[in-house]
Amino acid sequence: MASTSNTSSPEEQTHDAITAEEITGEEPPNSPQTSTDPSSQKRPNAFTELMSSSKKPKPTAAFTSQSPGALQKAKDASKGWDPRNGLALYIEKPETNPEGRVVEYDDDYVVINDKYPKASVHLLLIPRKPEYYTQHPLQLLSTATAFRAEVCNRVARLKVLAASELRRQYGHLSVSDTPYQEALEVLMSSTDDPPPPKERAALLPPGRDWLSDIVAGVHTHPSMNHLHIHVFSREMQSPWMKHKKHYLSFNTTFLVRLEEFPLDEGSERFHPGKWPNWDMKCWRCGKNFKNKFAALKVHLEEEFEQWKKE
Amino acid sequence: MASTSNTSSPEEQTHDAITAEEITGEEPPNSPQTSTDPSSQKRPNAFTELMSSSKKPKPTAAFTSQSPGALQKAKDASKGWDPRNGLALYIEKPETNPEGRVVEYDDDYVVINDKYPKASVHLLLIPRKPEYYTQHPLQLLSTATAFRAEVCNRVARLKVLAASELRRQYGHLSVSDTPYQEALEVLMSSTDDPPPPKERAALLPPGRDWLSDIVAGVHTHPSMNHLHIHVFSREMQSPWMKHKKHYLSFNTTFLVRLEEFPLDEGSERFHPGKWPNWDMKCWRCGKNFKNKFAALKVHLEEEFEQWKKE
DNA sequence: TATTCCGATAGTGAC
DNA sequence: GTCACTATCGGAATGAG
Repeated sequence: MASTSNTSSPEEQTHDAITAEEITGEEPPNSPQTSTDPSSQKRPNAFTELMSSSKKPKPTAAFTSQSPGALQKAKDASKGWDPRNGLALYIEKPETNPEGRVVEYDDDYVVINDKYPKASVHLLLIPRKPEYYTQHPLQLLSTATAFRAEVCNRVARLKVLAASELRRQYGHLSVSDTPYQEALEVLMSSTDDPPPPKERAALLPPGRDWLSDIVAGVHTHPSMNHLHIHVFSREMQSPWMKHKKHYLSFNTTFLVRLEEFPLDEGSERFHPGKWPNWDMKCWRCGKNFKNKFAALKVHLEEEFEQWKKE
Repeated sequence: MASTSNTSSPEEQTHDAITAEEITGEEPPNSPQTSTDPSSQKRPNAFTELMSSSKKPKPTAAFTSQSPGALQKAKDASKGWDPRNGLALYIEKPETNPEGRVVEYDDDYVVINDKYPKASVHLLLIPRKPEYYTQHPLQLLSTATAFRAEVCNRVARLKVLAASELRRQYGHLSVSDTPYQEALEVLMSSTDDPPPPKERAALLPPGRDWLSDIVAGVHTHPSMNHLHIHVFSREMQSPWMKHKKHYLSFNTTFLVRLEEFPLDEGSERFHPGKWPNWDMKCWRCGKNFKNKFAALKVHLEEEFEQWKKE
């Protein structure tokens, strides 16, 4: 079955949203015992199921660039390797599914799982055309109407995908999702040929609104050179959520949400000033942790335990 | 022989200047392989030899204070234990030779090896009378003429003692000390009854001027509550020399040398301002290390190697 | 400016 | 605002019975 295979042939434009360590052996910096249910790791995830449906973007002919090795050598020779260009790999050769992180791609966009996710779900939508990915995200999203519309369309679908992944990870612990979970159990076990994921929604009660905890937006001053849109869950539970700036960059106005565009031409949002010095406040209860990141981390785990059970 | 014994009976007012770990098992925070010659650890040191001579201060009758336990409990009850009062122990019961650190004492003063020495030799001269030890060192040394004179007399002798200890530790590596070292070798091996330390100086060539690298002074804002005068060697080689403020406090005008007293009444020396932000400069070559303590430490070891060979 | 522990802050280098 | 490493800087508690 396609949903459990892990092919990376050029003919396939979608990939299982597998974790990095399954391919590369890379591991999170800290043991993530408290962040995820180990039993959920073995099930097919939401990316797998939704992306194998019929609504996915269509692939094109094989991408005809130089070999990655040649490109890499050229960059190294000219100015040395620059970690801020790390996203180029996915733009140039998505069909090779680098590091097993590609969720889907077509001629114009690639979607990946963030290499250092700051939440349980953390996707990046990356335009593949230089006319887009070389631009500053606030500028481009405020002025290029067609680009913005296309991004909004794709993000709308990715948010549903991300919400579905949240349900896969935590649905069994959620009180408000119980109607959905129980109906799903019945639906999947009542026949030898259960309906595909896309047809299930119409057959099931709504359950919890996971979509309300998915956010999409861009950083005012991205560190990575290629324009990218973050789609992530709000709970901020990840072993890669390690620094104050990590938290602030996703939980302050330093993040411009997609629905805030277009910005006014002279908007102050373009110049957040000393944002790394801003206080850290809990995304859920609003408690101010000032600059105490370690205390915030402890608190976020407590909020996470409550949030899952909602 | 007294010079190699380690008695702490009330009748004795001097003690071998043994290292702390010989008594308490305490060890330096980092392995001190590079700071001292292991072979020198087994020989009697300069404190032992000089303090067993006839010029030492005379002891008095047993010190009649409350028991240390009673004093300790009183402090604990009133305001809790305070590490800034750590020197009280030596003032109150020097005859018990606490932690093996007492070099000498009498009714009025006690001399100890600093518990956390910042150099190869680091003594503290501590007055035992509350009328002195409760005062601010800059104020008292600038105004109490008799006290200052007494301190200067004692420090003059302690500097000779410290210089002798430097010679014991590093003399065998010193080019300019060769005449002394060779003559000493001859003197000590030519007879079965070598002269006592105090008589040797007249029989030997001067050799290296170790005294020129011994400094005495007080901190402008001491952390320890009981007034104390530092007598130390300049090379700053010690596993307890670990922080910028350690270095600055012994190598800037934050240290007021004994010969600088009395200070003028309105002297700026009383208010060094933001001294912990001052640059660190090598005591020997003057090189400015700004705030790079780790780099300074490496450099100090290099200077140390050269300095020993002078 | 006592130490020690922990953590926040800052600079660098990286393919 | 990429990470990872080192080191600097900053506050709080501190022993012993």
